[in-house]
Amino acid sequence: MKVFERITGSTIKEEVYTSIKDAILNGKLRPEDTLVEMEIAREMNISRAPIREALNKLEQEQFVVNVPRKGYHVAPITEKGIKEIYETRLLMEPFAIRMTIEKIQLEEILEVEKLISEVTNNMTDYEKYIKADKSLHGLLHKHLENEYMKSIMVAMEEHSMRTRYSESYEGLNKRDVLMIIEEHLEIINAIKHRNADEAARAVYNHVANGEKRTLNPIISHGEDI
Amino acid sequence: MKVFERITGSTIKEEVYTSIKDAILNGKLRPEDTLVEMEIAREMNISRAPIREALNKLEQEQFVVNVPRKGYHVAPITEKGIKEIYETRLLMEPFAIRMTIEKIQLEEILEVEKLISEVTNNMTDYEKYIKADKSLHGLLHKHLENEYMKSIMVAMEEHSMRTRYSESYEGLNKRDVLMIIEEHLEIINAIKHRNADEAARAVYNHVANGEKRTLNPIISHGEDI
DNA sequence: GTGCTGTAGATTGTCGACAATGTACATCGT
DNA sequence: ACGATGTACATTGTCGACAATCTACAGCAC
Repeated sequence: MKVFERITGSTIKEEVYTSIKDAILNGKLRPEDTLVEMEIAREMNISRAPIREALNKLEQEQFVVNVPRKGYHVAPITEKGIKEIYETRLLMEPFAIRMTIEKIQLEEILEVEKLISEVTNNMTDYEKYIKADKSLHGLLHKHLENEYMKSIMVAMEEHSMRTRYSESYEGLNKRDVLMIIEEHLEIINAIKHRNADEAARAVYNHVANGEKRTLNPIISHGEDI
Repeated sequence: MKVFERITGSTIKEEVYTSIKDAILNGKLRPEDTLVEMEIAREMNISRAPIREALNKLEQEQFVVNVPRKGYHVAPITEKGIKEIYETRLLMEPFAIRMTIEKIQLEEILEVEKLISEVTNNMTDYEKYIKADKSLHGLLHKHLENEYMKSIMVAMEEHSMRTRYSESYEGLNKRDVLMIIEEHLEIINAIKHRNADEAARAVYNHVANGEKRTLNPIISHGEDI
């Protein structure tokens, strides 16, 4: 029997990739922040090679922008970009829930309901809200057998999350939270009753409202953030 | 025979990227072929660095597969992979034509019609067929303002094209070509009449039949190619 | 003051070399 | 014959250094 197993797959480039991506997603790195290879290299005590590979991957995923021979910077958040992601989500997510509604297990539904009720009890706990939100949206694609579509959906979730985080609290008031909880419950109920039409409608409605909630605080100011 | 040719780009890594991708798309590189960094480096007279970056990008786009510390190989073509792409296309392409049908210019339509008629006149010219096919499918998304969705659609086209090329002629007989031309004309006519419902239906039908045409010669053999 | 030019500094692009790791096969013991 | 073990060899992963390029700004002409 094997006793010593390598902690495998863990190349430095993956560490760097995850590290930078997390920083971008949770807002430690703001849009338009510049990323200098040597600075990151010094900070992590490694050479530039794995950093370049990580940045390349992040560029592909559109989390950073690279101007050849000039440098990398965190991708800006624009109204156009947000609208494009949401339009695509509006197309895919209702489709995804239709495809998988019969596969969702009752215990998964109950778990999400529990998380949502925790948010209801304490609406100022942003972390709990994020957790419930992630849990619900995970449900929408976790049973999707189409890996290609799933990876697109996950990427879009991440982009939407970044946008949400980047305005953070201010953009999300108590009325919004109440509204979101209501929308989540609509989706959950439709799933529970295995009503595909209603679930698709509720998901569409939730994503559409999410777009409004995201755009409102932005377009009141102006273009980029 | 030389496989990789240098194609001018602003950076070497882009040349390499385009070069390898072309080789994969047009079938010079077959599924499961292994890609050794040094071999490519020698053939192109450059170092491994830009090659690694190009391979990274191709990995992200799922044209090559990387097993850490083992190596790169051209992504296999599987029935599952084909079905995933086509399912996603079935969702997106009808949507895309609905969004853009009013923006397509008459001269663009006529250009495509001309290319199609050339295929009708000489159905053994595979290059002409590819040209007409690309031209028509380009029409389906070229006016899409949603760049995010467009890039997904282009990527899917490329994957479908690779599949088509990889079986090449054999899979495509005269009856198929006649059928494809018929489907193309249905789409073109619907666009000409600015009939969105009919265009969406015709596009859906064409993609669905494309999937069948692609899968038939494959599943008759077995799994991978 | 304004605009051009050139030079220094900073940053990415590319390179060759070494380290870490995986593979294939010969060798050995049974 | 068969499996375990060791040992070259091939290939990727990482590194530090140099080249190419861009930016900012000082110096100059007008």
